[in-house]
Amino acid sequence: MTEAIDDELWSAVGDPTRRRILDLLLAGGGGTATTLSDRLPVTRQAVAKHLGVLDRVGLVHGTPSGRERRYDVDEAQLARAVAQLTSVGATWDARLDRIKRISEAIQRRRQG
Amino acid sequence: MTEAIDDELWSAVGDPTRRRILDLLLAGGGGTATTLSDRLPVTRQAVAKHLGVLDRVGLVHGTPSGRERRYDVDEAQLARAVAQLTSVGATWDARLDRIKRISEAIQRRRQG
DNA sequence: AGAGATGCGCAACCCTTGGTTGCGGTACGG
DNA sequence: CCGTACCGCAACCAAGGGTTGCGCATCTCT
Repeated sequence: MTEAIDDELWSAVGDPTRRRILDLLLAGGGGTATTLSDRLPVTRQAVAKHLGVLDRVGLVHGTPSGRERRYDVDEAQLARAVAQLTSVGATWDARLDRIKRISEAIQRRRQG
Repeated sequence: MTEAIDDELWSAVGDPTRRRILDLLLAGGGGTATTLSDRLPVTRQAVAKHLGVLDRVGLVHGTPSGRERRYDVDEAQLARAVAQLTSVGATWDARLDRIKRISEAIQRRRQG
């Protein structure tokens, strides 16, 4: 029960800029490095690099079209990443809950 | 609705090693840099640095005791971080769901 | 009490990675 | 056909995770 996470996926989604890129792609139904960089505080090249790593882990898919290169989100893969995210959260939730119960029990034993 | 995350908290739990450290602290009811590094594939100094940033964002609390420095998890703060984590997951879940529904609608319209 | 062991903090140093600028190449549009 | 727009590549910088090497303080054992 040691997390068992696809570390590449997590670290891909771990970067704030990449999260915003995914967000923009979802909201806009795809985009190019240039159009995305218009709406982000970083340069086109930075966005291009991010799109590269997102493509490599399969979260987006880029298709050349003329002089452009359009990127779209792979919803299934993103769904997997989100699932891992929430699963990690749930794991910690459970553990926190157990710890809380234990410490409460100790308190009670101490006081009475 | 632009995430509205405490970025320090997120990036603190974003690191895999720090997640493992928090995990170990929770499981063992606290620990020192040395005891933690025994159970991790990194050096004591690396662990010490991580404990430093975790302390800075309030996820753990270190108290000197003799020549040791014992660290314990701040459960409330960790709970907040976990909540943000799951909230981000939920946000994306919802968005993915909306996208999915929309694309299905388009499919249906296209086919008949 | 003194000597060795143990735990810590600080500093210097790699290497990876997010970010930038600066090109040159290629497709589009008048 | 020439300018414009989009892209990819390369060099470079800064931050951060990781390491080694120290020196200092505290504990422990005789």
